[in-house]
Amino acid sequence: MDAIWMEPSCGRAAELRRGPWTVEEDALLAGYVAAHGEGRWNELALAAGLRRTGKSCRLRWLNYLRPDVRRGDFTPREQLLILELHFRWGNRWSKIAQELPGRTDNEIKNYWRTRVQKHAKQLNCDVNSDQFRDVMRHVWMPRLLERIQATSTPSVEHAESSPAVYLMKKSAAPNSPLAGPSGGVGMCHSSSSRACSSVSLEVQFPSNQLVMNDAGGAADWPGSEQRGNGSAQSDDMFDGSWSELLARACEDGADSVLFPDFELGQDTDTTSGVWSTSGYNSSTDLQVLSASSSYYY
DNA sequence: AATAGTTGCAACCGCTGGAAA
DNA sequence: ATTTCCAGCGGTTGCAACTAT
Repeated sequence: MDAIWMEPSCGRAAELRRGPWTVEEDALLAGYVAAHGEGRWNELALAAGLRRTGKSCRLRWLNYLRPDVRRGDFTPREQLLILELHFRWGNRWSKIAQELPGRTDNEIKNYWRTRVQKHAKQLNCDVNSDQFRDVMRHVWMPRLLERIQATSTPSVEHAESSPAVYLMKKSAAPNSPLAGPSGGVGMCHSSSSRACSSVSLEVQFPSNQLVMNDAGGAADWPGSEQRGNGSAQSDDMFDGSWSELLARACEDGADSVLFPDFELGQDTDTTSGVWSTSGYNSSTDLQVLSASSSYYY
């Protein structure tokens, strides 16, 4: 049942509008916010003559009309950042969105549900399961790093401003999947003081070794024949070929060829995530690192 | 060409916490 | 101290667009 909206000028009761916003409504809202600013959404809705709840106006402004809202596909950097931050913070969408300028919590939430959860389902995994986290850590995230590397200019300025590097610098958290064995930004292997100016990315697996060079080329990767050139690829990491690859791997058993069986911590707390150091000691760290991925920038 | 099924996204809903009355 | 209001958050739903049959 629709709520009742009182016409401010004459007190006449009118029905509140719901559903998709019209161009006229958008213009009204955008114009009013431009003139008077955000906030006091209920009052704003009335004053602007919008037959919408303040809540609806706020949502429309924040998720769609705000000038700095970025639209379009998530870049590999953004995808990597989402994965990493979700490991750390769980479904704290607004908190995650704060780290992706121009992206809204709604958009990130939708991305997670429509892409990430979908593929967890294809693998018959719970999205928060250790198994699925392994898939992300050992397959998707290295792949994203490869894509980022393949498309980035190896300049200090660029590297410094990339979400992945930003993330590493900001967090340097010991529970970060991007953190090195020392717990800090330990992936920078450079002989010069200009760390990260020359970038190479190495991802190792117990039974498969993949070395990605500066050009982002993969020497050995299951299913690598499916990949075309970078420019022809979708920015979506979870494209069909990956779905197929992962589905096959799942059919074979996630601990068979592609996904090693790790002695990961049993901590299922999404805030600490699979990379929580709470259950690790230094020797375990070494075990995990030797058995899994290592990232070198 | 028509229909059914699927997907992705925009919008809504209910809840919570903080501020104001 | 209590109540009310509101902003913000995460979960869920509705529907248009797309795809498969």
